[in-house]
Amino acid sequence: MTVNKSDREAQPHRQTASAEILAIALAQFATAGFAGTSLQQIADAAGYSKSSVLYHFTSKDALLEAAIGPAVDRLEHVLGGVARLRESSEARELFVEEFIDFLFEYRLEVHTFINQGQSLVGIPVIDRANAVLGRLAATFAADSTTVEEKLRFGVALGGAAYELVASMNFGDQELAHDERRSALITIVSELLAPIQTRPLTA
Amino acid sequence: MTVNKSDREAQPHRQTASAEILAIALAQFATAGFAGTSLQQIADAAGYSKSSVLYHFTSKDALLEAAIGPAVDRLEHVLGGVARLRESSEARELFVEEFIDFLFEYRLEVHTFINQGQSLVGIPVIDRANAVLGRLAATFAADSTTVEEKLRFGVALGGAAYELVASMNFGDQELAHDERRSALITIVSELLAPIQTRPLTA
DNA sequence: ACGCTAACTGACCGATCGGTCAGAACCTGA
DNA sequence: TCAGGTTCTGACCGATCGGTCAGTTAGCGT
Repeated sequence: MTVNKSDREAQPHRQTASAEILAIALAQFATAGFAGTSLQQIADAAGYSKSSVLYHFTSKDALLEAAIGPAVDRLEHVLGGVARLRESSEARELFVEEFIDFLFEYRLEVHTFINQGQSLVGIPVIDRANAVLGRLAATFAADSTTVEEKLRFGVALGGAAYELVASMNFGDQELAHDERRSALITIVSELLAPIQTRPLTA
Repeated sequence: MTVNKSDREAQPHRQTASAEILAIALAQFATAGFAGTSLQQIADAAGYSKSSVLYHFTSKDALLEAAIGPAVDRLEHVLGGVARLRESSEARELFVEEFIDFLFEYRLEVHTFINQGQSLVGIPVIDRANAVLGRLAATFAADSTTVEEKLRFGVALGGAAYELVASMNFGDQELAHDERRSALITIVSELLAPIQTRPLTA
């Protein structure tokens, strides 16, 4: 009997090889670090040979690019809405929600380039991520006169990213998604509140 | 003429070889990651041979132990005062200050075991660090009924740690230490405020 | 049945990894 | 001056790194 193509797609956890390898690689990069993850480890975890991994992705760098590239794209898009921060408190609330949702959707990717962005400079996709983060930080720090206001953004970003990935090993367990989402929105909104309050000045 | 021992100590940036290597290794571990830093890199940066590094420190693991061990010790000590959190608001303020000062003093060490604690399990000093962080988190989450309260601690810890090390690459520059310290104290206190308010129950 | 192409693999490459070891270089007290 | 200890190093080890390549396997249109 011939096996039609839908047979592959029918199996939920047996996607295309590329997607499979990519997902595993991303998880490894986020937890063990890019430098700390070998192609052999990824291949073993995915059930393929190292050669297969390099067949689907030209190089280890290309694998990283494919893994976090979409997240950087999305972040660039989210950044477009940052101007709304100073408009109204409703618009600001909307931006924070959008940002938190972004963090949830790309938690592994964000954790990867947040915590390894400094050591991986030179890899194009990382440089792109650093540039976006820099612009984001600059927007917040733009006309913040006090140190505190500048720090608030950093704490919110680093804190949220850390909480989404690194913390869950201290008995946190996997809490309900919705509950975590709304709690994070509350916390981050509270953190950024003093920045939003002040009207836009030269 | 014979050179007495004080001659060595007299030169400020030419401390003992061990201390020199240790400082450079720590900086590399924090920024490039433990796995991403080779003994050769450390040796080159310190101006010694790889063999010399391994003469002063038995192994790469031992180098990590020596680098972040003291910080873990100090954190264990700081943890002793966590009980004061619920006593009075003055005592709580004192604890937060002590904690922030700890973060400042051991910023590189903390950043290392916060962000790489998961990937380096098995190395004794890392396991120790994870255990302490787990106890710290458990103390905060102990009788917190809401998800939000549990998240607040994680955001504060991860946020402060991130801000102290990773952020300063986006034009943050090196702001005045005192200013950063008091700003962080304000922010972290604000973050943890809702937890402290509730009296000790159960 | 055939040939084409995509998917996949083992063997192999030079470079680098962490680590060992014998010895060179150096300082110091006798 | 010389023995003894500390500090430091180059040569070397097996293992693993990222990456190349020739070749095998399998599915599909004709």
